[in-house]
Amino acid sequence: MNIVFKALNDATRRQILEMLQKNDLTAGEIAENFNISFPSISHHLDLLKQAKLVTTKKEGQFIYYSLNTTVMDEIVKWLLQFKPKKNK
Amino acid sequence: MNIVFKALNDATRRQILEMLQKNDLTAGEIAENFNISFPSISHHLDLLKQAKLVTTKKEGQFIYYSLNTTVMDEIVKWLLQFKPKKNK
DNA sequence: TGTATATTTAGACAAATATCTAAATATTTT
DNA sequence: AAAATATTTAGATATTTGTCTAAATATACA
Repeated sequence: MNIVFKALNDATRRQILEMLQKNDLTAGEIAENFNISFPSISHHLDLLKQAKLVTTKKEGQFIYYSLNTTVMDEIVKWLLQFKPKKNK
Repeated sequence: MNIVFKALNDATRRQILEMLQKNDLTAGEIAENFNISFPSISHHLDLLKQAKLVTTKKEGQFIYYSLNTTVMDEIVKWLLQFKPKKNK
């Protein structure tokens, strides 16, 4: 859980997740959208991967990144524990 | 939103939030539960306050900290946007 | 008014993080 | 096989973060 919050604690990484909502994208396509070097984006992608927020699939020389939304369930669950219970 | 993710990105701070679920607590009562100095806990509390995850109320020489769960709604909403929509 | 208690603020420091450039690896194309 | 393309890994550096001790502030009590 630690690693998920860590991965989410960066605007660039959150933006990457938002980008992946529509389509899977290659590392290069993702990097093009930022004024940050490719290696830096690669590092961000690595953190997202460590948190299992994204998965990868190699196709030829490209690596496609996809969103994995199942991890978010855990965080949502943790957050909702704080909300007062509704009756019924 | 940035600041909320930042506040949540620390095990000590998340534990403080969990402690506040049951009762409001003073800074001192919170600090007693950790092997960390009072000033450090005070700093964590400040970050939680900046994120509006907690509110404070002064009573005499004590400062009571309370959970504010409304902030979590925003984060939950952000996280749920990624989940594929269910067909009703 | 002076002392004890509760908490924060200030300043210092080590560890973690985001970024960069250069080099390495893997795949495709010519 | 060599060159081009896509991406990662390595190593360096500046910034941010969590922690500490010491000092400051605020309230209560004697």
